[in-house]
Amino acid sequence: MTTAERRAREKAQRRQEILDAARQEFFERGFHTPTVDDVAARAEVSKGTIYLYFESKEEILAHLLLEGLDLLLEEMQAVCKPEASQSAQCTLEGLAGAYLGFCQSHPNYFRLIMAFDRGRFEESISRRLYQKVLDKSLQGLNLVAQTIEQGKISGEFHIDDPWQAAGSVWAALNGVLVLMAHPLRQRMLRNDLATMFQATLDLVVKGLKDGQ
Amino acid sequence: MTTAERRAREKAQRRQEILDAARQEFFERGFHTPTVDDVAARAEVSKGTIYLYFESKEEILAHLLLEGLDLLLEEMQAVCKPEASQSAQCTLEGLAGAYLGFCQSHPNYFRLIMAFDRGRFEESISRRLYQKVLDKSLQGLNLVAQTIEQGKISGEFHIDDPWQAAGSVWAALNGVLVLMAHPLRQRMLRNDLATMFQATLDLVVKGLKDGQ
DNA sequence: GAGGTATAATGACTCTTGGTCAGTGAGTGA
DNA sequence: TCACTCACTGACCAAGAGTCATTATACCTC
Repeated sequence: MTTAERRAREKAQRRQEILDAARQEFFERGFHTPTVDDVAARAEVSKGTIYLYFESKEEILAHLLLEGLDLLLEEMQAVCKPEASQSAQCTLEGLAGAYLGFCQSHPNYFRLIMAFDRGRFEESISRRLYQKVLDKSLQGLNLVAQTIEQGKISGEFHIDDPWQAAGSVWAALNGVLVLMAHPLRQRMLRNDLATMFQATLDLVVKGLKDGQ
Repeated sequence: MTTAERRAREKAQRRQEILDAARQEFFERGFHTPTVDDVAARAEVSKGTIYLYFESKEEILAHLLLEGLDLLLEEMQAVCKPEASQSAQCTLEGLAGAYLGFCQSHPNYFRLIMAFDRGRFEESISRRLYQKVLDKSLQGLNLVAQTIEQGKISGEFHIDDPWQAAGSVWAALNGVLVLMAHPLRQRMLRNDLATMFQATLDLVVKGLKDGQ
């Protein structure tokens, strides 16, 4: 039994080493440039070994994406932790701030998250893994929905469906992050990301508070 | 001179034929599946000919994207045409409606537009073409900004910077289109695209109208 | 209409890269 | 010592983007 345990441990370790190597390659050189051989070389294994641990190149990226979502979720949950006291608006702004902070301090994870919606993933990773990513991304949305629901209960927000409102808010924040990802658009709009993000947040919060 | 003119005309025609064939291939079989040989076969030319008219496969997709943006812009401009009379809110809702309508009736163009912000277009097409796409997409934003500015002047909207507000509104609408592009998310949010789109539009319009 | 030239088109070829699989050898247990 | 397992290897394969020497066509001039 001891041998089997050690074997399992070593296998998990090797897998993690490959993931670490892939993260370095993809984050340093972009998601498209590195080849599987590059990742293998960095991990100091052969290409064949990579395919013992992952189904495909895209699966590796999907696992890195999961890492990123975990990080983001953690930071968002931290905002929601001090469960008592603060207003829903305050929590919501905290959640948004956590998202912005995450995107700014982990631009590579952010780009990966954004890339998920573009469809190549859907075709080339397993249903199971795809679902896992989607679930995780919905957990973030869930935090927003709960916060908005609290705001509705406390009378801060005047909305019907908290999930619908959460979708709108999250979509708006996501949208502004994507919009401002292009430096040229930033110049065109004559505002930087943080300013636009805050303006959008203010706009939707005003909308939530407005008693129609 | 006549000969040269005809040559130029024929060249433009051939180019258009290739673009037509590419549109059919990509729209029928997805953006990733068809090969350049497939496009060539459909256009009834050899692969080499394709590369006489386009720099790369990605350039072809970018030109299709431009087509889509032209279509969208046309529909948005039509909304803005009856320049007199209607309120800014009405025009804004018309613009949003045009966008939603476009995305629903031209899902392939929509996916292409979305892919632009996330894909690897930036890496693989010429600066010139990339700039052209970006310019065109900003023309749409410009219509929104003008409308919001009118609303500010008329006192309908209480905002400082019309471009900033336009960015927020457009980002929110874009965001909701992307969010709802996944059927699984639609189920999770228990709302369809049109409903979520309208809810988001209402939310941001409320935000625009809210006096501080 | 013959010869010469410019232009368009071809498709066999190269090169890159994701993915495979028969074979190797280190470690394990009897 | 021998049989067996299993992680690992890297030569190999297939697919597909992009190239280029060659060929075909149309046109112009004399």
